Amino acid sequence: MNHRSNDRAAVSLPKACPGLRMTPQRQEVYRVLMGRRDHPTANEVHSRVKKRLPNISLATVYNCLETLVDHGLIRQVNFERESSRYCPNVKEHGHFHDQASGAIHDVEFKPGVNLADFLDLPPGAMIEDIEITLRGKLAAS
Amino acid sequence: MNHRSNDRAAVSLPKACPGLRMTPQRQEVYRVLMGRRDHPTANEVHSRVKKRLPNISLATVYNCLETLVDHGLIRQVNFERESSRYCPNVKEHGHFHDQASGAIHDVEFKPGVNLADFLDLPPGAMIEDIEITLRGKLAAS
DNA sequence: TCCTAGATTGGAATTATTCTTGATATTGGG
DNA sequence: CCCAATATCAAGAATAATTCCAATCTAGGA
Repeated sequence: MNHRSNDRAAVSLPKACPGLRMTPQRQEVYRVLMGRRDHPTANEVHSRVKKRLPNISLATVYNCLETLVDHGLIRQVNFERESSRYCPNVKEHGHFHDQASGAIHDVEFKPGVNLADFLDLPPGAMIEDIEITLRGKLAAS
Repeated sequence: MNHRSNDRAAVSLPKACPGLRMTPQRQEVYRVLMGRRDHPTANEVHSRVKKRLPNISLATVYNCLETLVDHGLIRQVNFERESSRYCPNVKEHGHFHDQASGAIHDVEFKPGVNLADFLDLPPGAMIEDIEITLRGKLAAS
């Protein structure tokens, strides 16, 4: 029942990730994330994926998301203690939460910036991962 | 390890916060946080507070923490989707997670830094809250 | 003192996520 | 091509953090 047929292979599929078997479920989860980059939750991903794979379970969506995260194809993003959200932008970046609309915008670092330039890091700290979240409003335009 | 010794009352009680009734429970929760600034979870706070208030419930600890947060006396800090942690440092600051020891260090901004200096903010963004979390290791010394 | 608003409590309820288990599917070797 | 080994999927149970709720309690003001 897995409709293979005309899924015009790999619209936006990552070029084979070593050690990752690209199953229809993972493909669709990935496709859905790439198709609308609005940082959906697992539940939202599940709803969207069901359009094409009506029998996929939420557990499988969680599995797929975890696998894709582990392989570096997508990122898991957490705001406060809300449900995790997922984001196909794997470049290092932060997020801006528009409190008015609820929208989430990716925020990139300006080129050539060094963390230590603006933060008082503990001596000897070697940073492996950064997470920046901003909350605020967009000036009415 | 519990340096109790001279707990001279209200060591570090906030000078009465408008609209906040300082109950024994809230006082003790606050005291415990000030006494050991290691970013404990609600559960850990509960254990510590029980030393003095053996009958306090976890629900009350959650209530107290929420109230203190609402009044700006402490901050709630979330890492990934782990349990919330609480921190009496109300200055704007970030956190560094030492992956080796699990310790959490406060990280302050260098003076005079401006977010917009290193981040590509959406046009018109007015930032109300910043959250920075770093993960990494401390160079062996 | 009495009343009332706000606090506290313990337990039930909620919610996101993970775990478990058995069924299915896929791959590589023969 | 067939089979065993391995990986994936699905469904529901289980877990863990947190919140909610209803029933007391308490402090401070009239």
